[in-house]
Amino acid sequence: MDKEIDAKNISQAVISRLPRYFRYLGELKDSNVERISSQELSEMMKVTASQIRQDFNNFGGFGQQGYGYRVNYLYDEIGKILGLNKTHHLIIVGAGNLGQALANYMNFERRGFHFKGIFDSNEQLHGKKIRDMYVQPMENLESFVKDNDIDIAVLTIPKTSAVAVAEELVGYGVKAFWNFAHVDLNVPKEIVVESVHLSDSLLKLSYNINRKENEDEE
Amino acid sequence: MDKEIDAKNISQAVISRLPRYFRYLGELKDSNVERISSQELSEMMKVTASQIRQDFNNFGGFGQQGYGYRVNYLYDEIGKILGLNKTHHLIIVGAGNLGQALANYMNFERRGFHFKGIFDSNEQLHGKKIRDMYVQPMENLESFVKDNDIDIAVLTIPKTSAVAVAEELVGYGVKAFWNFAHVDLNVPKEIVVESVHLSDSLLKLSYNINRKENEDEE
DNA sequence: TAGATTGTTAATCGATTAACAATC
DNA sequence: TAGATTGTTAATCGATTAACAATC
Repeated sequence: MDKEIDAKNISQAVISRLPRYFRYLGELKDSNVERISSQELSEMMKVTASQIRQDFNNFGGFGQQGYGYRVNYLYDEIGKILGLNKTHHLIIVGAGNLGQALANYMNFERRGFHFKGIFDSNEQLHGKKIRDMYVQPMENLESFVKDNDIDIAVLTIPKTSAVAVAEELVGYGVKAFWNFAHVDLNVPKEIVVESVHLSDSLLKLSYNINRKENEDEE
Repeated sequence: MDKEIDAKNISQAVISRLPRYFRYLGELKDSNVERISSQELSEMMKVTASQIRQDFNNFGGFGQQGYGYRVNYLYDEIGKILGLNKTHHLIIVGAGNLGQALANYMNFERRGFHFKGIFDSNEQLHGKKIRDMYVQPMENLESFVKDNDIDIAVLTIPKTSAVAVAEELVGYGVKAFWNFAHVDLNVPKEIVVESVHLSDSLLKLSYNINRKENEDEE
């Protein structure tokens, strides 16, 4: 029985830490480290060993008393928990600066996401070659999403159109959004939304710089 | 006495919510809404009114009993808390897809960040015009950072070089990083780091899609 | 077997929500 | 003054850390 199927009610705090564990384990794996204890990992990652053990044990016992964790095994298991063994079909909606950058830069395939198409409302971009595909007009969305079983849309469109486009895409069968538009989407709760609000991140940076400067003055 | 100077030991959970408050208040302001109660705002933002009042009161009393909050005033105050009234000098290090996209797409100036230069180690990019500036070689970094009082560096370089480049930049006087490299920087604790790990965000999306699919099966 | 380290329970800490007195 | 809504204290909830028995 797959362990991740049992996994429910895991807090988003835990989920947010999984990619970082996965990254460190990947590096250890690449360095041919065979085993690691929660203590060693805690020193590398600057978190408590207790938290590491609690986090892993949300999904089952991956370690062995007196020995620690097998790096390869743990890496694979966390990969499965993160769903990297499943494949999904993805499109990018919005072929502006950010949309093009993500198309070129993100290694979607490596994470099981098949990048199938890119769309924009701007006629000037239609037919432009990005990576190995051509920017399509928004009018193609409905048939394309339905014909290609698209389940994920990356939204790199302005906030003025994002809410409406998201609703439209849900109508065509899209199940999840990676949202870069600076707005909160209004979609049914069974739709998964992961937002990257770059402006919010920049404001956080601004706050923390200021706080540091003020502290220094005292 | 400025309120934000008193503000200390505010949890990052609160800070993370400030940009969203700021966004909603900006929209209310643009719609010429004059006053709002924590109750009304809580319905708009889908958070508790209690949390809103607690969050604001970390920084001082911005409201008025029996009346609510003046939208314009509150917007300005949160702007000040976020440090938008201060100016900073910023460079982008890494002129690949993402660096170029951020240069073109982020409205740095609107948030008090003056975008002063962009750098890359790739000779082919040197001299390329991006927005209104030319990509410079990494060799220029030291003199440029020192001569232009650069305090913030946006890192859009591969993880293999990010740690070393960050350390180098700290040596030249950079005080803060907006880090897009998929690695944890190793800088002194007085240096502010705000990381945007796009891959981690994508993995979180992957996890949540999977979880939903598994739930549906049951 | 002895030593090491997990898995898990219990204790602590911090963040969120509820309640209500203060006051505009 | 009466009604509304904040500011703030108290109660609850959840997440993190500590401790240790289980066990490899």
